[in-house]
This record gives sequence, C-alpha cells and structure tokens, in this order.
Amino acid sequence: MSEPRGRSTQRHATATDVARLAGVSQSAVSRAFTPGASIARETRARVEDAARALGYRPNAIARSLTTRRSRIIGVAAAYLQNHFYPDVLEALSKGLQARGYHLLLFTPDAARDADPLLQEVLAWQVDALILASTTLSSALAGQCRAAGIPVLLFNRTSRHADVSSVTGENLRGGRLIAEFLVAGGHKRLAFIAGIENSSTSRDREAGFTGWLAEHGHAPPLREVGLYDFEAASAAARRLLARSDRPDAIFVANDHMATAVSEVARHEFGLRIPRDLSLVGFDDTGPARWPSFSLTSFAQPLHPMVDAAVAMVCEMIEDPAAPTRHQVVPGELVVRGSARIPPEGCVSRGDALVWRPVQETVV
Amino acid sequence: MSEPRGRSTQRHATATDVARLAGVSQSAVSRAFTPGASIARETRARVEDAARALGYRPNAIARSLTTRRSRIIGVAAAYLQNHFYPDVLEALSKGLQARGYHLLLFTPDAARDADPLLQEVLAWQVDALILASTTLSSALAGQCRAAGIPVLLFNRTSRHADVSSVTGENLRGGRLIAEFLVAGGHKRLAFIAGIENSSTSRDREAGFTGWLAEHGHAPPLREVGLYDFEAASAAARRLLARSDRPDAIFVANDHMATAVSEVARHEFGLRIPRDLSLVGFDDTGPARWPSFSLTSFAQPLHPMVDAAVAMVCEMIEDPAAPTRHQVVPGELVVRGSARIPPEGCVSRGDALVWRPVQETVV
DNA sequence: GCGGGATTTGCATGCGCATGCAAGCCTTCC
DNA sequence: GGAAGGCTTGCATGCGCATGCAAATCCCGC
Repeated sequence: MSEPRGRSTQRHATATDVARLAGVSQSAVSRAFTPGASIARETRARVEDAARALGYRPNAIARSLTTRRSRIIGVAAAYLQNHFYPDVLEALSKGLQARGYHLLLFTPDAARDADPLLQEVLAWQVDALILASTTLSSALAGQCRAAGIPVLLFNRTSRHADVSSVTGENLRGGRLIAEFLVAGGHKRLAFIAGIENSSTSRDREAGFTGWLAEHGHAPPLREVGLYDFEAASAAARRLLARSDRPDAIFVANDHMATAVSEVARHEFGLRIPRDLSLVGFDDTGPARWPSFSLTSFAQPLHPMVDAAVAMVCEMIEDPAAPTRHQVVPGELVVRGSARIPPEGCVSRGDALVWRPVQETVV
Repeated sequence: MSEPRGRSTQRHATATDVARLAGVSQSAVSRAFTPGASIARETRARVEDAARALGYRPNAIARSLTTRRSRIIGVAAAYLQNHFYPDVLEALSKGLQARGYHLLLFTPDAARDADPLLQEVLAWQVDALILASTTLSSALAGQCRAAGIPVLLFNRTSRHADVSSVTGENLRGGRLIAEFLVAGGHKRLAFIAGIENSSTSRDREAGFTGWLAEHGHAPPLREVGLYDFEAASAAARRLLARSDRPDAIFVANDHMATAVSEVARHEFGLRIPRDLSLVGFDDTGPARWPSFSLTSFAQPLHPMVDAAVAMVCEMIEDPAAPTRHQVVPGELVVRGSARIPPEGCVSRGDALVWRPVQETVV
C-alpha cells in the first residue's frame, strides 16, 4: 500500500505539524480550516498542501473544546422494530449531516429508565437532544434547560415539562378514523393502544373516543399492544376471540396493525375487510404493501423530519426561543384494509384519502 | 421548576468549580471520577457531594482530548429500509453502550461516495469504525490503518484491503439453497442479486451457482435487485413475465424477497409455493410473518452482533492484532414459501431447517 | 517513639485547537 | 512622499480534564 509507516498507532498530524511544514504559525493553520477566517489566499493554499501531505484533519474534539459547540446532536431512538423509526433516523441523520451535525445515537431500553443514558450523552456536550421514541423525565428536562441544551421531542409530547415537539395530527387522526369507520357502517369498534403513557397513543385514543362520544356512539372495546408486535398479536387474539367480536379495529400504529392483520387472517381465518376492518396510524413500511394494504393515517415522514431539523437548528441558534409544538398535517390514506364508506373519499394524487365533510379544527 | 437560574446558557460547572466547593484540588475531582484512581474514600465522598450540588458531570470532550480515547465508535449504516439493519443497529448500540461506548451514526447515501462523510467521522477521533452496509474504499482503509483506527466490516467483506469482518455464511448459504431447491424438484431456477459489488451478494450468488455447476445443473436466470424494494419488484416482474418463467427464485435478501413475494402473488396471481418457490436470506423481520412465511437462510443477529462487539473491543485494546474474518454459522430455516423436499428437513427447536446430507466445508 | 513504606494529595503541564490583540505589511490617496 | 486604513500574521492564552511527579500524610511494627 501507499502507507509504509510503522505497524500501529501512527500519531495523527496536528495543526502544529502542518504549520511547521508550511512555514506558518499554528494559528494560520487553524484559520485555513475555519471558513470566513482572515487568511491570504496564498497562505491558505500553502497550508492546504502541507495538510494534504501529512494527511491532516482538524481534530473535532479539540475544536469542540474551544468553540464550545460540539456539532453533535444526541438522538434517542427505541422501538426500531417499528419501521417508522429507522426511516426517521435515516432522514434525521441525512438532514443533520447536511447541516454539519452528527448524531450520537443511543437506544434506551424500553423497560429501563433512560435517564442514566441521557446523562452520558449530556456529558458529550451535545448541542441538542432529540428524543424520538422516549419520554423525558421532568428531572432531565430541568437539567437540560439549566444547561441550555435544546430538547426536541419527536412524535411525542410531554405534559410534565415545557419542551418543544414535532408530532403528527394524533388527535385529529383519531377523530377522522372514528368518523371514517362509523361512515363505513361498523357497529362494534375496538381500539388497540400503544404504550399507555405515551402521548401519541393517548392522543390518538382521545381523538377516537372523543369523536365517538360526541356523536353518541358506544365507547370502543380496548386492549393494549404496547407498540410491540407480540403484545399486539396477543391483544388481537383477545379481541377476536370474543363472542361480540369487533367489526373494526383502530390500531394505534401500523407496526401493531400488521400484527393484528396477521392474527386475524392466519389465526382466525377472517377476511379483511369483509369480516374485519383495520385502520392503522403512520402509513409506513409494510402497511403499504399489497398484502396488508392498510388504511392508515399518514404521518408524513419528510415534513416531520424537516420540521424537526429546522426547529433544532433554530433552537441551537437561539436557546432562549420559546418552546413550540409543531403539528405536521397528515391525512387518512384509504386502502383496502377497511370497508370504504359509500361517499367521503376523494383521490389525491395516486392515493385515495378520506375527506370529512367539515371538521372542526382541534 | 426547581431551576430558577437566568434565562439561557447556564455555564456548566467544571471540575475546578467542584474542587473549590469541596475544598480540594481539581486533580482530586478528576480522580474521584476516574475508576481505579488513587483517592481516599472520604475525599471521594466530599467531591461527589459537591458535584451533586453543582450538577457537575465530567466533560467527555475534554476527557477525550487528554486521554486520547474518545469511547466513540463510528457506525455507518445505510439501507435502513432493510429490516435487518435497524435490528443490527439497535443491538450494536446496546452492546457497545453496555461497554461504555457510544455510536456516532452516519448514513452514507447509497448513491454517493461515503468517503467524505467517513472523513468527518475520523475527525472525531473515533476509537473504531464499524461499517454495516457500506463498502470501504481502499484509500480510506489505508488512512484508517495509518491512523491506527480499527475498522470492522459488518455483513460485508472487502477484497481491496485487509480489513476484519463479521459475516454470515454467505457462500455456504448459497450452496445449501441450491441444494434445497434442486431437492425440491425445481427445474428453472433464478437468482436476484443485491448490489453487484457487495460481497454478500457476490458470495451468496457464488455459492448458489457454484453448487449448481458442480452438480451439472444449468445456471440460473439472473436479475439485479440492488437490495431495494422497488428495484427488486421490477426484477421480479421481468422474471415472472418471461415465457420460461422460473419455478424457483433465490433472492439475495429477505427485504427483496418480500417484494418479490408481493409482486408474484398480487400482480401475477401466482400461488406460493405451488406456482413459485421463494427463498430469501437473513431470516429477519416480515419474512417470518405468516403472510410471507419465507424460507430463508438465517444470519443470526445476536451472535453476529456479539462477535462484532467483541472484535471491536479487542481491536481497540490491541490495534496491532491481525485482521480476522469471522463467519457466524447460520442455517436454512424452512417455512412455507418454497416447496419442501420429501426428505432432508429436520426440526430444530420450534423451526424446521434444511439438513444437508454431508457437505464439504467451504 | 521513630523510621519506612503505603497511601493520598496538589502542582504543573499538556492534549489540539480557536481567537483577541497587537504588530507587520501593503495599498491607496492626497 | 507620507499617512491612513485594510488586510494578514503571529503571539499568547485558555477550553476542561488527566496524569507524572514530588510533597505530605498516615499507618504500622519494632
């Protein structure tokens, strides 16, 4: 190879080495690598040559120490089994990479408390924290605020603390789904919740049951699926084994909805949507495949991620900015997993969506 | 809240602040947070009290600067749509978190060159680099070696450079699948490749076609699916539209195999496995769901990740260690997507696996 | 009661870089 | 020709922590 050096840890070249070779001061080297710094064109070229010759790259750690900005953003993501989150992660990573940030990933155990892990991430002086599928303890929120670290909840909100968030239209989605299922003539509705104390599940449920109550319908049956494939399967079994089996189930996300679909068809021999209507939430991954063809309220990935990236960057610029709760609009994408009401669906682009007559803004 | 401080960037407490409050030197504070350092029990307690009072946490960036170990591991992962990788990512993250490392994630564009991004990650003085779905340019491999940074390829190997790797049994898997399909009486085989220059796809194909050739069978039809859902769908359409439609397809991974399954059943109205047998690779995610019930060569996630974690840690300990190519054994899990040969399958645990009579070790 | 070893502590320094400041240089204009 | 002003440059310093070394303290046995 072209690297005939000694066997192991070759000391990395430092700015001082480059300076020596280029015949300039270390400051000049620093300036050569700092966009906008005051340096003559010719000097910069000389430094760049020397840097290339030595294979020099500025040490991001040392730089962070002096600039006090790490350009690292801590991201917590759990439930990567749910296809929504890998997509989010990839989009977030690309969006932030494009702006010169990198992601320090951590994956809290669903079971265990995330706080100790978060602490480790804070030790890295992250410029911001994005929590994609974890709730934030109010203690930690306080710490972050005290330390001036912006925190953004993605697809979650927190009632404890005053923390910014980006979410889809959970409440409205739940309402629309109720309306849609009732319009489809279903009589025995059921809801499968995600994790009880997650804001997404609560809001979706609140929208769903709220609309039903307001319109004089019986409250739906209810089971808990914990946003987990197996748990959702079990929840489906309980529901479908009942003598008063529901004729429509709203499942709090698509990941669980696929599980329910599998159980309904392959264990109970039901036909969808003839025997059972199914509606999910997220409109992501396998839900779109023909095998599932899931009717689902869409959480538009890229708008949500773009919003998150923009908000995080703003918050880093101005840590004193007020908290914001951005809600990214979505729509109920109608496919084949639920009976389609005789009217009320309109085609938008290549998809069919549920278009309520007139809804009150929530 | 309990943090009545001023509005924004509260300067973080430093070791010196803690030292002052605790009435000791800054070194003592440092030692209190360094496991194994020489410090009296009582002093440590005093420091810890002061630290707690000030909300002090050692600054990981400053620590890294002096220790020259960042305890950060760069991880490149693309193709997160393929369910295998989120699972890998989560397991890797947990495994390394448990050992005190954190992951700096970066997501190279499949299209674009990963090198510039890798450079940025190297600037972070990562202790090691794990490439989960990206190939490494030999230039970069040289740089890493020169810098003494261990590199581990996960589910890839590289012919260019002498870089350690962890993979499944790609070659053997391909051979077993050939044998399995032939034993099932199939006559017109096809292979759908992933990305042409990825070692996984090449090895799987080499095993497949190698076995066929050795046993006097015609070479399979061949299409390319680029490890992409849409591209694999298109490849399937091309294959299935032929007048000499294949009666069995080996698809280079499960992600693509689900696409093929969808196309075959929902666009061509084929019944699986009666009209078409399908075998995938990875044994992950939706492949196991009843809707797909994919026969697939398993790449055991946790053994692979555990091996990767162990290898990375070793390499960090001893950068001069020789490169290793660890191959984690798997097995062909037999489900319903391919015709089952009259004999040769044995049940292992709750699964059925293909048990070749006697194979030569490859 | 005292010396010697073990333990604990503080001092000083450096990790690699960014940056305020002042000195140096060149251009320009009267 | 000289001075003012703009552009570059180097010097010195500090970011927050770890650590070698020497000083200080403690404990123990004789």
